[in-house]
Formats: sequence, structure tokens, C-alpha cells
Amino acid sequence: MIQKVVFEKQRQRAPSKRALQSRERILDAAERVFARKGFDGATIREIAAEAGTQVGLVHHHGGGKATLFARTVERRAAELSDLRLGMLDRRKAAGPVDLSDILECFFAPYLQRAAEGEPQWLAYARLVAHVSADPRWHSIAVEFFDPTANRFIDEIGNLFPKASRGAIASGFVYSVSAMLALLTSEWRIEALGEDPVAPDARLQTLVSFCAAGIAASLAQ
Amino acid sequence: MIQKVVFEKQRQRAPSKRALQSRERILDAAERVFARKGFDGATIREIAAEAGTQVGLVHHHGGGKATLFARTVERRAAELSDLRLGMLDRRKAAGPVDLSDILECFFAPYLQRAAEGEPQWLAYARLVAHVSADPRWHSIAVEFFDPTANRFIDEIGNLFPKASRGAIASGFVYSVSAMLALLTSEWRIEALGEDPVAPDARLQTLVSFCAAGIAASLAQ
DNA sequence: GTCTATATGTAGATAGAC
DNA sequence: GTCTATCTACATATAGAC
Repeated sequence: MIQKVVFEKQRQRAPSKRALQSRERILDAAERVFARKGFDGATIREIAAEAGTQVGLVHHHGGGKATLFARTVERRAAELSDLRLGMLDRRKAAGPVDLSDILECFFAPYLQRAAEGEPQWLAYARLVAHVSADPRWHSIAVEFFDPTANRFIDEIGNLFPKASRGAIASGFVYSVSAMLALLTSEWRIEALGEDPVAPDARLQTLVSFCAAGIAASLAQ
Repeated sequence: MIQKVVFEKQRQRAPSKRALQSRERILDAAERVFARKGFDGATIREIAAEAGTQVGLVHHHGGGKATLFARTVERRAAELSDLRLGMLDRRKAAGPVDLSDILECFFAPYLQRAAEGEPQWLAYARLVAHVSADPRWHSIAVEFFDPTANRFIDEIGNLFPKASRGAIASGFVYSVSAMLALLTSEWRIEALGEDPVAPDARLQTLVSFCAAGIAASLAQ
């Protein structure tokens, strides 16, 4: 009887809050496991264990493995797009922007969060690399990544009116791949460079590399 | 009865040749399937079907899934390293080299073969991207990729004696990631650029991008 | 919403005939 | 070396009690 009362109290007090917590925990766990193992290497069982719930519940909230994967990507992609476009709009409102400014608006929101010890953002970098390299997820890239990418390509095009859009797109995709390499291959850079990478200099080094690369490939 | 006779003739005529062909066919099939699906997405059964053999035979020749994967990477990596280092040695013997020359020696052997319609080289690009992004395969990267990478980083270091090895390693890894993006994300470049990429210009565009990027990030 | 139990399929690996 | 048959384990997904 007491249990029944407690149960009723919980249901009345915060049923949706508990539900939301489970949903969020499952999505967080899915993001980490998918990032560690990729889509095929991840298992619903491991996600359930990491979220502290049951296999059936992951299906209930996630809607199947493929849907759950798309949702984990969508959640971060939407947040990141807002941050990037917001930074770009604020920069442009403050005055004219150059190529380095535009690239910084794309890189900085991501790198700052990844560097600030929020591990889910590092996991997301591995997720994006996974999506970008696998043709099965092309529709995810088109739906969640391309709108923001096109906006940044347009901005670069404003600075180089004579350059072909294809050349700009090449430079942009190379730049994105370099950013992902910075996040996912730091272990390799440090092994090859025989030295730890200084976190503070990473953004400026990446911006220098990509801005000079794009400018040179467009001037060619 | 006729089928039995044919089978006996094949066995007597070329047993070891047939064996070698099976080994090679299995390795070729494994490379294609691993490239399409990644390590976890690939199945021994699909590799066997693609090679036209049996599941048990793939285990017999491949030595298990993980060993088979490492062998597919090792085979191409060794061949590619020879081509790259050979081209670099020939260039240096012909006269002094600059940054663009060094990068071209790294990119050209790969891009030429990938462009010449040899699909296994395109498959290998996706394999390398898979290995580079997945910490489980770090030992493969260290064993098969790093010796050649260190040689090229040394060469770049000769041109920039004041630059730190870490900064050069960063630029080199960004450049490799751009090369892989060129091969694995052409579909995305063409979608964003609203135009097909001209195959002939790809090498020079990539070299221009990376050489300018490395020079700028080292001058910073 | 949560949890247990289970249905159904398929994975990697191997034993043994030829 | 080759091929068939099979072992064992674990995958996704769902049904139904609470």
C-alpha cells in the first residue's frame, strides 16, 4: 500500500521528468558508444548498459538502431549549426569579415567545446568522421550538415567572386576534414611530432592552415 | 559423371596455382568488403561470397577476421610506401626539392592509381580513413603508416629547420586527411559545389592547398 | 514508462569428409 | 586446399506483465 502511494506520488510529481531523463541518458549513452565503436560495432546492449537501463527501453525511446543513430547526430548537428551561424552573424554585424574570420566562425564553436573537457563533443567528432566516410549515411550528411556548409561556402564565395563554387567546396571539405583530423587524430599528431600539442594554439594553427590553403587553391 | 571428370582435371592441372588464386581472391574480396562496410559491418560470409569461396576457406587462409583485416591493410600500405619513397628518392636525385615536390611525391602515386580506374585503390582510401578514425587500429597505423610518414615529415623539416616537429606533424596529418577527403568525399564536394570535379586538376589543387597551408601554419 | 522474457536471425569459428 | 555441416554466442526486435 505504501509502495502504491509512493508510486502514485512519483507519477503525479514528475513522470515526464523521469522519462526525459531516461531519453536523454539513452541518447547520451548512444552518442558515446556510437562514437567509440561506429554504427556497426555498437550494440543496443552496450548502449543500454551505459545508460543504466534495459535493452527494451532503448528500443522504446530510440525507435530502432538506425533511428537512434540518426537522432544522436541530429541533436549535436542542430546545436552546433546554431552556434556557428550565430557567431557568423554577430561577426558580420560588427564589420566586414575576411576568410580567416569565416573559418574561425566554423571551427571555434566546436573546438572550444571539445577543448573545454566536454567529452560528448569529442565523441561527436568521431561520429561525424564516421558519417562522412560511409556512403550509407549520405542522407544524414545532406540533411543535417549541408545547409550550414552551403551557408559558409556562400560566404567564402562573396570574398572570391571569380572562383568557381566547385573549387570553394573542395577547399571547404578539405578544411572540415582537417578539423576532424585535429580532433580524432591528435594521438597520431603527437606520436609523429614527438611532442604534445598545445591546446591554445590549435585553433589559430588550423585557421592559418586552411585559410592559406583555400586562398592558394583559388588563386591557382 | 561429367562433372566429376572436370573436377578431377582441375585438381590435377593446377592445385597450387588454384590455391594462390584463392588466397589472392580472398584478400581482394576482403579489401573491397572491408572498405564498403568497415571492419564491424563486414562479414566473413560476405567476403566468402564475393571471393566465390566458402566461409571455412576464408578462415583457413585469412586466419580470422581481425588478422584478415590487418593483412588487407598491410598489403596496400607496403606497395604504396614503396611507390612514394621511390618517387621521393628519384626527385631528390634529380635536384633540390621544395614543399610542393615533397607533397606531390606523397599524393601522386596514390591519386594516379585511384584515378586510373583501379577500384581497389579507392577502396583502400576508405580503409585508411577507417583505420585512422578508430583507436582500435592504432597499432596498424603505427606499424604500417608511420615509418613512411616520418620520412616525409623529416624531409619537410629539412626545408623548415626552425619549425617544431609537432607543427610539421600537424600540417602533415591535415594534408593526409585532405587527401583522404578528396577520395572518400568526392560525392559531397560535388553536391556542395554543384559541379563535377575535374580529375586532372585534383592533384595540383590538393598540392596547392596543402603546401600553402603548411607554409602558413609554420610561418605563424 | 519500465522491466522481464523471449522470438528470430545471423555472426565468427571449427571439425571432419574428400 | 577445399567444402559441408554445425557449434556457440550474441545481435535486433518485440510481447506482455507491472
